[in-house]
Amino acid sequence: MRDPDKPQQIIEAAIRVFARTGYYSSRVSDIAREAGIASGTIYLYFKTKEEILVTLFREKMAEFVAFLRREIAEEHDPEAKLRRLVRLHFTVLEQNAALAEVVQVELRQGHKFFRGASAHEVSAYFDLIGSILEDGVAAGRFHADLPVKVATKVLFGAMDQVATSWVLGKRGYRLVDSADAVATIFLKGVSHDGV
Amino acid sequence: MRDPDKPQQIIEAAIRVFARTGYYSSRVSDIAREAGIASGTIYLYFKTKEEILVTLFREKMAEFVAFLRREIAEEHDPEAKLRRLVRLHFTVLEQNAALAEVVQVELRQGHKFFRGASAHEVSAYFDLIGSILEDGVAAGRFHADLPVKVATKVLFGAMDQVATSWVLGKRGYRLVDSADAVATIFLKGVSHDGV
DNA sequence: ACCCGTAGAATGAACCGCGATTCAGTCGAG
DNA sequence: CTCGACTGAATCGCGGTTCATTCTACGGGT
Repeated sequence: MRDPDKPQQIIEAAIRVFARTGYYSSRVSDIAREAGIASGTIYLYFKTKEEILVTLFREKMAEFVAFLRREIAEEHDPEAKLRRLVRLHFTVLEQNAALAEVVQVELRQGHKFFRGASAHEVSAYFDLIGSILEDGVAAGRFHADLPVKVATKVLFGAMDQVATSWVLGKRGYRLVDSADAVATIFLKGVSHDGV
Repeated sequence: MRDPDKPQQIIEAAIRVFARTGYYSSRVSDIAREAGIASGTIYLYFKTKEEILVTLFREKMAEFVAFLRREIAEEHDPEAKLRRLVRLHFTVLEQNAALAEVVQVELRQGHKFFRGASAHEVSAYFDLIGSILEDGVAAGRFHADLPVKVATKVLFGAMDQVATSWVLGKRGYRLVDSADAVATIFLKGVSHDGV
């Protein structure tokens, strides 16, 4: 009887191993050891090493976006939604150090990720941000000719870089402490003058 | 007599090959073929494959920052400096498609780059942005308690993400057309209210 | 001008380590 | 006993790196 949550255990092990060593320098056997199983067993659940990475990203990213979407629905005005989004983005990464390492650093090997495999999950996140911005424009809270697509990338890129710096540094400070600064700069940037 | 610009030819070839195939999927022999030399020759100039990548990044990044620094010195107020910086950042990437691909997509394998080898060159860029922001604060053009470090990352991240999206997309539009939007959002974000 | 010797640049086939993947055998539950 | 999950040693292809060999440019001797 196949253990139904073995794939999950493998993924969690892979996160820790990739975080420690990086995708290309990790052996499949390392993941196996970390998961407490034999290397061959992995191939009962995943066709290739790459599939582990793709699956892990898909899953975690989808989960992340779903979580944000749920939380954000509780806020009503667009500014509050964005502030909450930024704060949660940082909080989640901060509380999952290994995952953060993988997402921020290892997943950037473009050909496989942002392009291709996980484009769908990433764009779901972009859609989430984009729709908040559109609501804000419609509600007259943000500048009427805000280029929403560019602004979406600006916010995502800003959060992403702040997070990456935090991961690459010694993590010698609390990531979430930067949340307000990032949100404030962005909100001032997209809001009507003098608001 | 060693050809003194053979290393340069190898680097230019490597940029094209890495852009096409990605670092890990490129053979050293592919770079050799692209450069019109034998694979062994590469080892007369570079100790390992990785050294090619590190050198290429170091060199191009240093060149890039030096260029920006020079251009920006021509502007006098901080806002104009930042607008020019954003515009040039995009222009350079747009005019060097292969280089853009490598820098935006391939170089993100953190263990080797942002961390380690090229940290110095990257932080030179951060310093450039940071010092413009500080000047702006000192001159009273930007918000007095602007968290300069965070703001630096916000701007860099924003440009970076807009550029990455452009590279990953089909490049079906002009990257530089987003420059004003990015600069405007950021400047409004860091400036005094009602300016 | 021509030849030849030499240094060192270039070559590319072969080597070799690595690690993803396989699969013949073991184990344990029902 | 049977079935299928699990094991992990052996396989196998890949590609970075090496190095014995070839080529080239130059200079000095005739």
